[in-house]
Amino acid sequence: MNAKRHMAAEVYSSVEDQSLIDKRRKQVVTAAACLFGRQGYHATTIKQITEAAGISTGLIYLYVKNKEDVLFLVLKSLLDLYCSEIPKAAIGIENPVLRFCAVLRAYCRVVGNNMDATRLAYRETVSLSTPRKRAIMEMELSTNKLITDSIQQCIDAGYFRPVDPEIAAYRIVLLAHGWSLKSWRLKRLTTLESYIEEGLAASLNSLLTEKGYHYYQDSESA
Amino acid sequence: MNAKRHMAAEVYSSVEDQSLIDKRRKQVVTAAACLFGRQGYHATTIKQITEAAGISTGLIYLYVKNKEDVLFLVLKSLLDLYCSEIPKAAIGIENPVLRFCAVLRAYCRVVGNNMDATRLAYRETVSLSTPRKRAIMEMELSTNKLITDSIQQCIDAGYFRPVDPEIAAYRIVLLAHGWSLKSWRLKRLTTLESYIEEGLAASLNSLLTEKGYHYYQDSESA
Amino acid sequence: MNAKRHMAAEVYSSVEDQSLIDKRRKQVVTAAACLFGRQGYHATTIKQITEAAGISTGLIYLYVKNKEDVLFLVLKSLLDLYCSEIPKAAIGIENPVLRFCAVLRAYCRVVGNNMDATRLAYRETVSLSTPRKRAIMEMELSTNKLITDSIQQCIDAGYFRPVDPEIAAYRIVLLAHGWSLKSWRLKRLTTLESYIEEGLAASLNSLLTEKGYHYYQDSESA
Amino acid sequence: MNAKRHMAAEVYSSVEDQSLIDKRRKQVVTAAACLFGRQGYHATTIKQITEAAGISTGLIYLYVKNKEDVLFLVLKSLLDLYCSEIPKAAIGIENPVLRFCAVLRAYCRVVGNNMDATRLAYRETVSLSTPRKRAIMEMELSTNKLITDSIQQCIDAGYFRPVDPEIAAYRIVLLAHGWSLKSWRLKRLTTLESYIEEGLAASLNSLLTEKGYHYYQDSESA
DNA sequence: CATGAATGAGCATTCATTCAT
DNA sequence: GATGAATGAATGCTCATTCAT
Repeated sequence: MNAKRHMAAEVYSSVEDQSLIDKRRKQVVTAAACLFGRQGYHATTIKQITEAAGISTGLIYLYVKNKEDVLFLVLKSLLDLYCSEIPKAAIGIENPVLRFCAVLRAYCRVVGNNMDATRLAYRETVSLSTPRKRAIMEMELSTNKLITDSIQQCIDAGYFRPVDPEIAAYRIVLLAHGWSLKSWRLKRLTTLESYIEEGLAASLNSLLTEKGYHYYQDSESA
Repeated sequence: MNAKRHMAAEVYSSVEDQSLIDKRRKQVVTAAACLFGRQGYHATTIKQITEAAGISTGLIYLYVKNKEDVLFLVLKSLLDLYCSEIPKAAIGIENPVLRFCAVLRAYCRVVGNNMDATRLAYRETVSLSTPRKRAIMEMELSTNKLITDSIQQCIDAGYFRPVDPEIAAYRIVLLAHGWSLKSWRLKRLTTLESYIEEGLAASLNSLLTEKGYHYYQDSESA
Repeated sequence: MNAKRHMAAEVYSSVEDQSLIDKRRKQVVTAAACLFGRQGYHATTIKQITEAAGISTGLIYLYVKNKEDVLFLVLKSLLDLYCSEIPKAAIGIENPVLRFCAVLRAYCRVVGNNMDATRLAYRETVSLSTPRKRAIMEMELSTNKLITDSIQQCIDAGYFRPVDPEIAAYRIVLLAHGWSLKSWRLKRLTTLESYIEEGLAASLNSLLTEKGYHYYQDSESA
Repeated sequence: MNAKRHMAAEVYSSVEDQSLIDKRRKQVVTAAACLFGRQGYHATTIKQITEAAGISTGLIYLYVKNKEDVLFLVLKSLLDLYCSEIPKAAIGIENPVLRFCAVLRAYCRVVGNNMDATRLAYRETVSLSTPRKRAIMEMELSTNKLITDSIQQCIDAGYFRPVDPEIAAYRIVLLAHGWSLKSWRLKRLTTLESYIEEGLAASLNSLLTEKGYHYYQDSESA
């Protein structure tokens, strides 16, 4: 990651006090995420955002350069959530297969708890400028890496077949995102938890080696 | 499907001659699909569409009520493609498991050949009015039914485990759409065809019964 | 004058019909010249201009790219006036000294009849973009050339002392513009015509050679 | 000059300490003169001024009522300069013609050393409110009076022809301002000093009487 | 049917000014 | 006296839609 790209991920504010910046941006992001989710980015006006955030029209521009900046912050906040939630879920789990299960479940639950934002990411990334789009993609890759790494460890230990770990990770990502993208229908057919478990089962089914299968059976029953 | 919903799928035109309507709308949809795909719906202006379609600004309003109608027609044209391509691919295949394979491959290939439109469907459905959104959802359901039915037949024949066929169908839909949604990364890791085959293998893996497995092995080698 | 600079003098319009462009722009320039003159460029809004021009807010943007374009057109229209009026005044006058007198008088009268626009040129050229500023300066230079050439001819004929003709021309330009720049005071002290004649006398006084002096005396009394 | 007009020249401050007022205003005027000169009055923001002056945004409003006040102070500071510089240049010169020369040169040099501010005066006086505009005009008149008086003395002594001294003074003012208004071109053709001397020669040429001419010749050679 | 000039509501953004601290 | 975050009115510009020709 070079300096230029790194800069694309920064959002400038003319205000000095960092805690104030954090507070205001949180207000703005919360309000905007809700509005963008319901109406889309373009159909949402700055005025609606500031009203919902409880600040005046002009103030938002002390904390954000653009309307686009607001979108970026909203998308970034979701990706930040993955980065904090998934490691937390994996803490203390030594068994690599069980850790994979924990990671998969954690990822799906972040999606399940932030369905609006997840859909938003699919819809509106196109509305970002190229550097910002790249920054989001890079953050997505590092989020995916949390899954990829877990898969790699299972492969290294001989529990998973030697598949391409990144493609396998994408299958899981799509499983998770699928819940939010198609929730209008899926939530009538099943629940998130059973959707996760079925997806997990299918994943393991196609990933586990003979050795891994027995190892998993044993650890499950433990 | 009640009358009201059905009407939502109609696009009014003040022009009488149906063949002229078809011709003009084709011009418009082709131009708009390309522009929407590249720039997004909101960033594309009616003027750009009419220019690209080779007609005058005002003329489009003889064939379409508003800009939203154009979006609707574009999305509809993609769904129509599934409805024509998938049955074509299944023609003459009696073996239900092989038909399932054909359907899955056909679905994925439609996506692969229309990645812009597929992404567009994810992005811009939110920009439709509620009735139009519902109409699109219903069309999506009938598209999915092509897969669901194929799965059901495999289940009925004892080749697939008795899973919920619609959820299973969604997993395939997501597999297919995943290719277009994440193509920016996936196409660097693999090709569409091997992506399909791996996905197909994983699907069969978690769907086939013992009986189905042998049946499939035999028919494959045939 | 290279191609780039020349382009800076063009104002783009999306409308094809040139006579319509001319008509609309005339409306706009007339209205804007008046408003800019009274309130200044920045204090005048596009809405005020379009209202005064009797057109709708949006229409102006079919004939002009920017608010800056409007200013440019206003300034250009004044310079065009010099280019049409001054040659007209010199037509048929063979005697170079008398032609100089005619040119000087014509220049001053254009200023006198367009005092608002003249003041505007001094005030608001700064508000133009650099290329546009350059274009205006170049047009000003070719306007000045009408005077410079006339002076040069008098010098060549031995009637004027061999001064730098461009500096001499600037003295006349400043004399003329002075009337509009300081009219708030000058018009209380004298009239335009006697201001011109006094200025002309002073100019001749410092320009004429002995030979030129007699030549002028003779031609005057003729 | 009535009381009302006189008040227009006052700038209110809520601060008591006069020396502090002077200090702060000097900071502000220096910063603003530079910014106004480069970018124009409207394109310059209060924030830029306060930043350049090294004070906080709000503080300026303790020393000035509004942005217009700042412009007024800047323009006033230039006129104050004339009032201090010109008398200084005339000190000790008894010969009225030579004093006229000194005054003219001093006036031109003030312009030459403050070209930005001079241009600013032409550009932005329109941005002042009517009473302020009047106040500036009045100050300009008293500045001009320094020249007018000098001319009058020459006339009284029989050295200058009995012209209207104010109109003659304006010709000199325009000569001087012309240098700054057209410096973009003039400085390529000549230098300030030779521009002054030529202008002075032309002025004397049209002002001196026979008697004055000899008087001037003698005093020059002295 | 077709054209494209005309309309005007709507939006992002700026910035002079205020005021709580 | 000094700070700088907060306010909100104001403005240039866009673009979906209309309608006279």
